[in-house]
Amino acid sequence: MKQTANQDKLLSEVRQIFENYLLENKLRRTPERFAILTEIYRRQDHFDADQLYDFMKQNNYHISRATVYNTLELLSKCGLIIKHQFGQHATIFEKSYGNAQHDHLICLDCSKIFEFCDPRLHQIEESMGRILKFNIERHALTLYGHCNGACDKTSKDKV
Amino acid sequence: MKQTANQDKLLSEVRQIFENYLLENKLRRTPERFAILTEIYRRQDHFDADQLYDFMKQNNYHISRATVYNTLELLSKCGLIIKHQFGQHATIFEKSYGNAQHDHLICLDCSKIFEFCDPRLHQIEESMGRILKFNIERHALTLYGHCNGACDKTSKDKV
DNA sequence: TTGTGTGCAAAAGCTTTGCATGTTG
DNA sequence: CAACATGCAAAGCTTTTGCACACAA
Repeated sequence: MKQTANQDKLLSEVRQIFENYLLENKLRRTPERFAILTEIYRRQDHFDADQLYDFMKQNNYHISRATVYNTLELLSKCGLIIKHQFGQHATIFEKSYGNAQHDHLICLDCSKIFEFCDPRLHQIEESMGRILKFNIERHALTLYGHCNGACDKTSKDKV
Repeated sequence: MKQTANQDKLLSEVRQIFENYLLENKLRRTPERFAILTEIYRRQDHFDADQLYDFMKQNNYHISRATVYNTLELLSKCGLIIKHQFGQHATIFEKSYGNAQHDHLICLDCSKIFEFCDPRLHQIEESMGRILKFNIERHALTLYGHCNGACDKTSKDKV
């Protein structure tokens, strides 16, 4: 099946990236770290640390919360996942390799998360960097709004 | 002194707005609520709940954490302060009456907060609302970057 | 007088840390 | 075999909650 072949290719690519990162930083390549990476890229879209911990447990891995948090930090540092702080709740993560950079729209009625991309953001970054004399490294834009009942048809995930 | 006169005018305006809000919602006009509003508008720029709690205590008010959180929630609902979630730390607030709407730039070196405004954001909100069929209510944009040592000269506040 | 708001302290929720054990390099 | 990662549980921090008392309406 074509889908599965793409999936396998993606998995081997991200594992390779993580392995290189660990080697370059003289960190250990433990089975726990690769298991977490693999499951994130196999399944989840937006998720928090606790959802991931539960998920690993349900799938018969024996991995502690400390390791989950530690590994999420490493994956974030090497760019394979992105951290988000939506609202006041737990930190939300999403896999980033193979995804176009995008921002988020959150429904105030049902908390579902949508993604969008707008090139004007790069222009804003550039202008503000120039004016305020900053090297802008990244941005976080979240729009909040009401879906008028349309969420159920198109949502990808929940916060 | 001109500055003081403006300050007094601002204070009486925001107290009036809060009072109207409380009356309209059949909430009580307690001394604690007005004390918190007054001190926020008299002093703080960006602050978190705990900083405000400490500040009130130092100034010989006897106000509990529960009341601080409760009042911040009310002030946020009636638009006199704005809540922010920068990074993974505590919720940050700022007074909003009399301030133009703006977004934030945070220095990754020294955590200082700068403000800016760009009209292209309204355009983005409008486009995305139309495309995704949402009524966009608000946005949160934060830029992260490096100041190249310029922060000390111009910063307003720290996270 | 009635019921909401307050203070206090305890609890809850997310994340980090300390320590003993296990495993990678 | 030495250093680092893990698991577990406890601690930390921010925020919320429960309860008795105070006070605004």
